[in-house]
Amino acid sequence: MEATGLSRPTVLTVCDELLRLGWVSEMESPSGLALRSGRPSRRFALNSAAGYVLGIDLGATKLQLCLSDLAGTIVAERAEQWRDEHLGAPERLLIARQATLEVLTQAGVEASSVMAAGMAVPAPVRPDGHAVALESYLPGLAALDLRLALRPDFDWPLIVDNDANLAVIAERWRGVAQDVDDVVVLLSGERLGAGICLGGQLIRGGGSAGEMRFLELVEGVGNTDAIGGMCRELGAVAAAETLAGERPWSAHDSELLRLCGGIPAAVDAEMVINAARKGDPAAYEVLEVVTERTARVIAVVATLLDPQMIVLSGGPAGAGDVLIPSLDEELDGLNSAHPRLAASILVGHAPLLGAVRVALDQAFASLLDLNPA
Amino acid sequence: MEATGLSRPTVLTVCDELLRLGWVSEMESPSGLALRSGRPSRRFALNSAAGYVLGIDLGATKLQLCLSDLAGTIVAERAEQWRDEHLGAPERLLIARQATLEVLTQAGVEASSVMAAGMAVPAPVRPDGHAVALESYLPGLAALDLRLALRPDFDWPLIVDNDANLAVIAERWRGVAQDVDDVVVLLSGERLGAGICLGGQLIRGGGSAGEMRFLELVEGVGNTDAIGGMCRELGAVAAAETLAGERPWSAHDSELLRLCGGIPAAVDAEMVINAARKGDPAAYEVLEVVTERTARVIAVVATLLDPQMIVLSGGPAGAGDVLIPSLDEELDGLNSAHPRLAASILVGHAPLLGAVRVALDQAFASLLDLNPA
DNA sequence: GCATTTATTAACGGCCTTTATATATTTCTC
DNA sequence: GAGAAATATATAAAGGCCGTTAATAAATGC
Repeated sequence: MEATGLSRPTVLTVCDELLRLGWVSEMESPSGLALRSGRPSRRFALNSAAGYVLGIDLGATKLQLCLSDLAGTIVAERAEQWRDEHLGAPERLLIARQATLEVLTQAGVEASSVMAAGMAVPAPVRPDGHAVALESYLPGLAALDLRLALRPDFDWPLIVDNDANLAVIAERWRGVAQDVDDVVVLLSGERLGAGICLGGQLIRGGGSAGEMRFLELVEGVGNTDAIGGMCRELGAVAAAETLAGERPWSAHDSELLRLCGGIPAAVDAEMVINAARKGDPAAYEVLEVVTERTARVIAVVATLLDPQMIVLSGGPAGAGDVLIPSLDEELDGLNSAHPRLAASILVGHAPLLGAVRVALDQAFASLLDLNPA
Repeated sequence: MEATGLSRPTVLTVCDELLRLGWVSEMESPSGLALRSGRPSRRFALNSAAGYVLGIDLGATKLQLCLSDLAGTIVAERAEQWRDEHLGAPERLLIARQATLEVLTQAGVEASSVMAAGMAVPAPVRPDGHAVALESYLPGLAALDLRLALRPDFDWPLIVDNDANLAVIAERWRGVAQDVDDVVVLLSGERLGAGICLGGQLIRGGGSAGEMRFLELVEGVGNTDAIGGMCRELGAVAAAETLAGERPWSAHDSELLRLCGGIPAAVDAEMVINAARKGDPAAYEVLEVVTERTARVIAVVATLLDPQMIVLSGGPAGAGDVLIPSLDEELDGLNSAHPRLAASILVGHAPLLGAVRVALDQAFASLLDLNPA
């Protein structure tokens, strides 16, 4: 009644109709929590088994799929590394279709029960379903109309979007940005991409909003793909500087030195993060090299768009406890005020969950088309 | 009928009601263009005299006001330089109220006929009506709730916004960005501000979206206020480089040299533009110094937001015929693809017209509240 | 006068509201 | 602890608003 502004009899009529059609089910025993006197109210819930949606994350390094019911509960999930990193897009889509079939059987769900699918790809997607050419990541992707990627095996409506765009949708749905209308997600993977949500709406521009190539123009940033692979970079920076003998920690006793077994060239990102967690000043010195560059990127985005929150997603999210204080400090130096930084809690599932969310939106939209109630 | 999806009898009923209430008037003689046979249709038009709105541009250097009828036709206008550039905000608002009274008498419109007012200020405005502190431009502005700026003289609803935000609204209403949903206006005045419209909606963020301070981080840009005063800068750059003897045109025969009467230090922006219009290569060399920096700013904005169009507004708009080809060339060097550049045709009235537009929106919105037809 | 187009009136119907009544449950009371 | 009162909801009925379609009237060109 509150949501629709309709009166109780009308709402009940609609609920009965939905019940008859099978879209909702009536809860049997509201007794447990019937604290008030009076005739108990009937309780309805979305009949989650009435339909399903599929989410796909066609990543650069791996494939993720999941099946969700209409309530958004994941009923089956599957992830696999690509056998060959240089696989072409058509081959990857073929593998995705095979994996889809397996997820369906695993969950015991008929293909006809799936109402829609969503797919994340690591490239900007134009409204016509074609990706903006980015051959380096997924060869042949731009040549396909991705909306047809599951045909002819499955004829569900398929919503395809940029992984960063779907990540921001996921963060607003089930992540750290719930109830935040102005938020930017920085998705770091093989590359760096931004998902921009302003005023509660996803910003797509001509399709490639949120691309980060431009940031090479920002002083002290350099190649943005290196920021994308922030974690990889942490190790590389540490190793390089160690070899050059520039940092004191290689010469002195430090947690970082202990973690790498005394072999500075073997330092990787995890070691840097772990050492920083123990408060090792040497690790923080390494961290600063990478966070300073990231902070400059954030400063540009934050000043231009003035969002309430910026979310770190992808690889670096797990190290948020270390990275965010460091980034905060760098940003304070660049900018008097900056938005709240947060680390994603969706552990690599953000684009996948975003794909589920847009598929659910599509499913509900098509229901409303049929049922103008 | 087309706009509302209602049937003819219903539309007629509503029109008659609006006629009775005085909001629309019936056209007397549609005879001139009654080319078809059959009973002639009745024609209605918004009764523009039914109400008025006021637009105010509280600029850094001057005050502009105009009175518009409900059709958006300007019925009276007024502009004046501030007597004292360092005048405080309360004093400026007092002057604005006096000028408002004069515009009303000039047009012969009662204060009670004004339904709403809009005001542009050269600073970000938060939703609570307070400007973000920017003392350097308008001392004391941030301390006031600007929504009350016309009280107690006039008790109209007053919509206050950033000049760049209102400029983008104006460009979409009556400027070069009509029917463009994704557009960024770069408003150059004393400072540089961006008005960002994406998906047909103005992007405000926490209030200060579109600020340009961050651009000092972009390589080769330097202080962004210098880009804001692009025209002033053109003269300064030319003069400085001339004095340093760095440019060939000071030593050789050129149109630019002729225009300044042989005194290079006297070169100003207008001379550079005029010489460039005649194809003077020396003038283009000076231009490039300024356009290269602006191009970098545009590249950052364009890549991050991917708009369909970027509009140059404010001072440089008049020199668009020279600046845009030059900027296009610089951008081609930075970026493979970039959005269409256009120069504003609103000759310094963009924020003012935007203020009128938001006031009209407010007026119509309040009408719909009263008249749920 | 006829065709054409629109205005105007009237009848009808859907959707939702309000009102009234019935029902299921808790709580009070003896 | 049984029955009455209180409470909250379900259900049915009546009514009204808003818009539709259909039918009729009116104004114009040919």
